[in-house]
Amino acid sequence: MITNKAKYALKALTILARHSKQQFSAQQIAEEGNIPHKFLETILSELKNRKLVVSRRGSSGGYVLAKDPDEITAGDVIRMMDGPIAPLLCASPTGYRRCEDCEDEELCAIRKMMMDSRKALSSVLDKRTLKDLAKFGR
Amino acid sequence: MITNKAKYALKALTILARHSKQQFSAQQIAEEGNIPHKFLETILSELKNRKLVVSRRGSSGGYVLAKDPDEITAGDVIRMMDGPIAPLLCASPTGYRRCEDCEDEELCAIRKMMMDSRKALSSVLDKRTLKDLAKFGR
DNA sequence: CCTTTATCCTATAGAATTAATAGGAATTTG
DNA sequence: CAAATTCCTATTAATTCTATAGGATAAAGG
Repeated sequence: MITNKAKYALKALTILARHSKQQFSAQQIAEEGNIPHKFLETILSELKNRKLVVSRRGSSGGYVLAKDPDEITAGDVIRMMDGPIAPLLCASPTGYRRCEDCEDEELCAIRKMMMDSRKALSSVLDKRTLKDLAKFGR
Repeated sequence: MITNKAKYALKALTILARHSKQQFSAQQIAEEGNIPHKFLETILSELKNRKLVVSRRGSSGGYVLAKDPDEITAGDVIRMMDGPIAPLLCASPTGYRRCEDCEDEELCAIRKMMMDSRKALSSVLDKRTLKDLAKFGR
């Protein structure tokens, strides 16, 4: 399960991708996505620090994608907001950490399964870009 | 990410699958799996209520799998302990719930992606049985 | 029977995470 | 200068997670 934060981030970025190049305020995004405005602000500020969006202050300010929509994947966004997508850290390439209860990782059947799970998940999330998300639906 | 509870449940059941038909106490499982004993007890009690294991009290008591190891999948166990495996409830067949912020599910690109993600995850977790887990590793 | 060894049951508690909200400072436009 | 906006720092309420505590209940073996 992903958090609301990650979901809202995906939603916000998809909205920005749909209005490519246009300056879009947090308020506008919040309305279009039914996202709590203040919560969205903190999310956008994080996306800004992570260089996914560029912001402009002042009236008629707002946010724009910092990259091409096809250069940002859903996996990138979810990892930024929620951390690794692997079901266990011992199966994560990006956030690896050994289980304390584990005696021999190489022989752990659960870990092996979770590495397969992560791979399966990645085969979707790391291939879907904002461009893909933006063009489906409305 | 799955919880420790789900991980311990998988571990415990895999241990039981390896010692098929043998009565195995919580204590023994805890030692073999490096699982906190008391925590494991509550997990086993839940697995018992859910009919995955059968218990016997008293000295020389313990737990045994209630079904054949190839009749219990990792997906079953994880869902019992942690709930749906889909990244969003709106994409879950087993725990479906609409997102409050969603205007039209059928047109939601994120939901569609999450349904693909769930499917990918399921293609691993719902195919791996305790038998598979038991025979890998030591 | 009595001791030992288990499961079983209920409650509790501390820590971490989640999902926001509050309030105002800083900046830009017109 | 006014209005609109991002930006920054805190705080909070709720929930979930990860256990632990303490004892009641039951079975087996001598």
